[in-house]
Amino acid sequence: MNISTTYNPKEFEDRIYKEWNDNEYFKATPNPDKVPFTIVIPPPNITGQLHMGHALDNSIQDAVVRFKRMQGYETLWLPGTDHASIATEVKIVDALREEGLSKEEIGREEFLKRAWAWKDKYGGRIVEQLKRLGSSCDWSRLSFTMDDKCNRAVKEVFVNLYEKGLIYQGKRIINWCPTCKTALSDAEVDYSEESSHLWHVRYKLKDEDKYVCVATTRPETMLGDTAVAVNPKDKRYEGMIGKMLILPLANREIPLIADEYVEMDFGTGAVKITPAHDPNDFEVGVRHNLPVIRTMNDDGTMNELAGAYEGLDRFECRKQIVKDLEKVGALVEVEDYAHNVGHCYRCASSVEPIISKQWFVKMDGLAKPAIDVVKKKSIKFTPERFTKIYYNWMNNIKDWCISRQLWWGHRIPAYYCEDCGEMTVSKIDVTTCPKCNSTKIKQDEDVLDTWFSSALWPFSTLGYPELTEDIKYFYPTDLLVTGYDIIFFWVARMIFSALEHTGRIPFKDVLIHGLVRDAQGRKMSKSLGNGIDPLEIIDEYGADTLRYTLLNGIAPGSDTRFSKDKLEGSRNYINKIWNASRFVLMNCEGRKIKDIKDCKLTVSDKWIISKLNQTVRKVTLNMGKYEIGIALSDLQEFVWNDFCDWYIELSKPYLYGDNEEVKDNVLGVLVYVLTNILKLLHPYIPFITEEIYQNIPNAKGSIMVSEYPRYNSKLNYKKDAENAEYVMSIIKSIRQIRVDTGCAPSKKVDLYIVTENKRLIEKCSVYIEKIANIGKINFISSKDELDIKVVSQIIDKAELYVPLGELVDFKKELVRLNDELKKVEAEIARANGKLANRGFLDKAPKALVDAEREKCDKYIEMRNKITQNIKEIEQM
RNA sequence: GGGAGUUUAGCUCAGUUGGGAGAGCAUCUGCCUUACAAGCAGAGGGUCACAGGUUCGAGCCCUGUAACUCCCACCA
Repeated sequence: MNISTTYNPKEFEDRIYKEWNDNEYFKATPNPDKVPFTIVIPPPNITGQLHMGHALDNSIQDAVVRFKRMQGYETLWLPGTDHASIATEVKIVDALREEGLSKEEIGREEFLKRAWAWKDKYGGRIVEQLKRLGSSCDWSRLSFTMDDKCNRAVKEVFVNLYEKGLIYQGKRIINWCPTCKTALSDAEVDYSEESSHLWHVRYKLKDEDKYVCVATTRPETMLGDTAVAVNPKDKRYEGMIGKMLILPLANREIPLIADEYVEMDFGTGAVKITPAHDPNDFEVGVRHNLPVIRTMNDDGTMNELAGAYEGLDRFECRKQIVKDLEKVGALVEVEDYAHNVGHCYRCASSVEPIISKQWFVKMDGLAKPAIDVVKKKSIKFTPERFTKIYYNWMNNIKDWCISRQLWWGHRIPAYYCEDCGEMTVSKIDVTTCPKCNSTKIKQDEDVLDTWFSSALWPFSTLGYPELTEDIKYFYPTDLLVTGYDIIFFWVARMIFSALEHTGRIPFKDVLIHGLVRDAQGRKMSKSLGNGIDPLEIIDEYGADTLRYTLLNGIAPGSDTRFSKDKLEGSRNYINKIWNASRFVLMNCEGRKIKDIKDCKLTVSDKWIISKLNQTVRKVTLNMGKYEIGIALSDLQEFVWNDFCDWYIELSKPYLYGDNEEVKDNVLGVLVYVLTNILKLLHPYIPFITEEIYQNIPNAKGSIMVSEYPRYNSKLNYKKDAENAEYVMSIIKSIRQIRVDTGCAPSKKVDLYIVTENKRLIEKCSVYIEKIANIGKINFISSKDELDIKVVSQIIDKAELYVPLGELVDFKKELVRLNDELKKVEAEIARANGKLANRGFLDKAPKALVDAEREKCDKYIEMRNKITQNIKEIEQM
């Protein structure tokens, strides 16, 4: 036996991973004889290091992928990484700053050179980390959102959308991050409540001694005001509409206008309108044809249109303006006010709504089909409740701002002629203007939102726009596994993009999982410092233990907690598997292992085979529903309770006996069951199962390409399984007697038994003798035959009596029996209650009523026996 | 403002068409029984958040309430 005496994952995890890889077991190739199963990985950012979220996401994917692969599908798990435009750019800029440089100083070309160098150095880190986890990705297809394949798809898609009029350039209010100095999409803004103030400011009517008071949370934007609006129905402002107001500090004239948008009940009922700095104001501005005055620079400082405030940072400017308003007597009131402020999802600076010329994807036409495929259930979310969230977002979607003022990313394929101003959008680089033939051509400076390329991931990685063999065979993919935090960013965008460009859905199932939280249920975060590094866990406990800990108990869509206790529980279980396997393998030494078909099966053999068969059914069923947590608990119960605690113990009398044929039979079953257990466990804990599998005498090749166990209705030995459980209940009862009386397990005792199943007990006597440490089993027809001191245990279909001589304490025995009696009587009362209920008898299913009657009879019989025993002791 | 989720043993959570409340951890008791003390054999512990309703029967279905968590929207 070539297997270490203690479980030590370090000895084999790396070696086994290399073997798998060298043998190309991860590789998938279109194969018409097989059914494909495809998953594309949610590409981790090249800036990323493996965290618990990745570990969970990939453990789930690997479990499903290995399960499907063993079931005989041509299984492709396609890996890759994301260039993470903004996140990576921030890193490069930081690195430059360390050197005292800025990106503007070194220029675009040099900057990109550095970014690529950075990608080459660090971009592979997370890939190596995924390997340590055991991920069975087809690494020969490793993709990157900025590799040639993906670039091509991005250009194709951009140009197509542009030509269909679904991409346009426009001056609109967008979310601007003054720190990252780029536009953001709506999804990239996180809102959080901040306590601030509502400043009430009065604007004087021109040539009149009247005022209109407005309330604002952003006084610094007032320099861009081009109107004040009130509701047309508002009596307070009747007769004033159309008159001019004097904008304080700027002393500019702006009109008082009427617009339905204004709520009469809020604040003063008058709103300052700043079309350049607020999306709603922008709309009002369009309706009323108001001028747009942008008063802020890209870096969040005020520009020349802010007059005296030019150059001030926006927050400095706010303070200054408030001070000045107070000075000129325009500040009426300062109210404490809590409101939501948007923050950049990358750098957390507060986002500025600002007017800006950007590229947008027109969403209304794209959203509808994307909703329909989910309604039609062509795409199914697990758990289902996420469909609602998806609909909600899709139904209210606004145009998607896709341009970013960054350098790291896909540069927008739009080219401008510096001579005639013509813009050309093209898949191939434009060098001469198609209109005026000028060669003074400049490409658009901006790059695309990272999610623009991620949205194409399921088909760009398979070769789109070409109709490759891969596309034909592996697309649409089957499953997407991801957290609920990126449904909007990614899942939704993949769906509408796939429908638009490939005419097909990108995947059939979406499995949503939750977050990994710490032991107290808090989100793991850098700022809290409560994150746990999966790699450290792998170093200490091995990848299998980490994987098991993450997968154990998860339910789709629900968060899970990670704790030391859970980790140790998993470790203990895996250690149990290791040792049970050692037990089997030890006994295999020097023996030829019989095929199960050639084994003569005992009741306990048939019992464990039935149990295994049922487990196969349950696990397969639950994996089909992506209920990994349930599959694992069913498996654990079978492995630990049924196989380890019972079957191995039941096998020992035979293994340690001297009948060689019987020994071979039970060993055949042990090996059979163990092999199947390993296969069932392999998707979740691949390393240890492989290590053990390769040490099983008649196992061939690698477990990861072995055939997954199948449910077989012929293997349910119902009667034998019942018999085995009957024998087990007798063993349990004897154990109970020992515990109750303090009779040591090591003390051999005799057993007197009243039973109708004498033949069965005789056949199984070896179990009872060895496991319950019984000397002689005596069959009697009634307790009356006994004239020695005994302790009794009455169970269904058997009376057990154990002579304990002076150990028997009749006082204690009476207490025990009365406790038993109480329990049995409670059962009878319960059953009688039901059976006395006319409604139950009339309306409940007949089988249920019969079962209840049967139970009642059984308990009555037990009660009679116990009462009799009590009486006898009392009469002594 | 709209929506979703959660509420079951001390803790973490199962509970699959409504039919006798479960597991793991923790606690307590007894065991070094030749695979495993990272173990084995036992035990205790629950008004299933609350209030109604449907039903012969509700942890499960319906209505309402409360607490916690999350998402979306953003009235200046």
